[in-house]
Amino acid sequence: MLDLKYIRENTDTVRKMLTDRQTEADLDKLIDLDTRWRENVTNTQVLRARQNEVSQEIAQLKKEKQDAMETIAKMRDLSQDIKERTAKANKDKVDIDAILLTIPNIPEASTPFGTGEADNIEIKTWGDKPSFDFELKPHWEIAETLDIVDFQRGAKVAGSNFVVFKGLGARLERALIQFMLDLHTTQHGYTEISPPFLANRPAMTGTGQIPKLEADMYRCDRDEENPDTDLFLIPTAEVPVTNLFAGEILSADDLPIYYTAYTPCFRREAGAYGKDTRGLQRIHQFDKVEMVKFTTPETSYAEHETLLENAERVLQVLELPYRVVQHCTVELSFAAAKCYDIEVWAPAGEKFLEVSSCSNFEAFQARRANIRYRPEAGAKPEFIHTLNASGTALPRVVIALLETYQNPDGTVRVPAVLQPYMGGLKLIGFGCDS
RNA sequence: GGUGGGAUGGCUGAGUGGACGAAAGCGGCGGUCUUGAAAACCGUUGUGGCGCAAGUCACCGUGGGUUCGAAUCCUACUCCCACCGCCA
Repeated sequence: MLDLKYIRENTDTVRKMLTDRQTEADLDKLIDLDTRWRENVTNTQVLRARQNEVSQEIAQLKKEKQDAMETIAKMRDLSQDIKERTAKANKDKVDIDAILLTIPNIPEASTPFGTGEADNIEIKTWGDKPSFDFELKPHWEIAETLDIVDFQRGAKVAGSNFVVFKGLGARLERALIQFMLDLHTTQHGYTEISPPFLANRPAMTGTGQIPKLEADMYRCDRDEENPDTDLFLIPTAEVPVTNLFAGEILSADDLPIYYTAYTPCFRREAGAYGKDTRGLQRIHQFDKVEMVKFTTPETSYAEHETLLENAERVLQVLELPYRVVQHCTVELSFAAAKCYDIEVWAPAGEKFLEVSSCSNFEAFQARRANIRYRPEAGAKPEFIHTLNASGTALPRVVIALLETYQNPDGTVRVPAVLQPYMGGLKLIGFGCDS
């Protein structure tokens, strides 16, 4: 979230941001509440000071064995008054915080203004789109023919848009996970994390999924009395990994911290029904390797660029052409200040598919999750900056692999870098399931 | 699932309703001493809110309550530890 003080002093900037993002938030109410709250706090404080003072006097009287009944009686009204004012202030503060949680991050200066996907800016392209001298099959057809993905039975056990990877399909998933984790840990300096696949409400709020995207998540273990103990299936490893340091004060020597994690991701895709539902493009459960960085404010934008490089490297090594686009204002996700998408080329569908979102959240998540660091010993704690990028989401990489490396006979070549992870296998053919 | 114990500053750990934002120790920082370091000694050292500031207020797991006054009493909850049962 944004700093309340910042909003107070830069209300116009915040208002413009909301317009640019085409988002609604109750900014006027926030300002009103804030004004009232501060006035109330200031007044109550004076009364409290008086109360503390007299309490000392009472203690003194008692110590001297004098009668304090009269003084105590006088304090009763004051005490009640303070209680009522405090209750009102607390209520306003709760309302203020609730609104604060709905205000998105301010886009970083380089973010282009835009009103739709078309206004995203293509930053670069890598690799040449391959050409073929035979008719390409879409990935779902290849997968079904090779019997490596079962689209029907996934729906039977869980529901539509759940899939089952089978035989070499399952092996391919495992190989990709292993390959990506190895790449990031041995080449890019990340520490591997295997986090919980469920996260509670405060964690979901910390990274910004709640309140805005609550309906997009699977919730289990609901407890009306204790909402903080509600558990959600994670929509991304970003949630448990970023929240690892929630409420902590790190030392400057600890930073930057680079973590990478494989997790399945669960998304209800509420409101996305009927959109790209064929095949592996939009499924409710998918595998992903994520990278998360914790940095100082000074270095976060340099770290953002290397983070992007680390994610790009996955596709480069797999020799899959891609492009990088920068989000425009309206496409930028709630918590992000700046975001690049990496989109892999899917030749059969002749389109680019998003396989990684590479975001700098600046202090937005850190402020929500209260993650701070001490710039130097004895200095005041400051919020750190958090960043993350998929490195990468698997199903769409599988789409690109199947479509790019398909042969006319329906078999699929295994990219060189994955062969060691596939037991030396060079070709996904028919009738071999290991 | 059952029983018992616990939650206090960066860490360990005291704390009888008014002396407690909190003992003591460790650690950190600054200094004295030293060619340098160690040791020793001295000093200093939590977080946040409101306020231009002086200052002031809050915070002892979280939320309620009792009281003129709560780290301390009551209550609900959360988490942690130990043992028993069950289980991958």
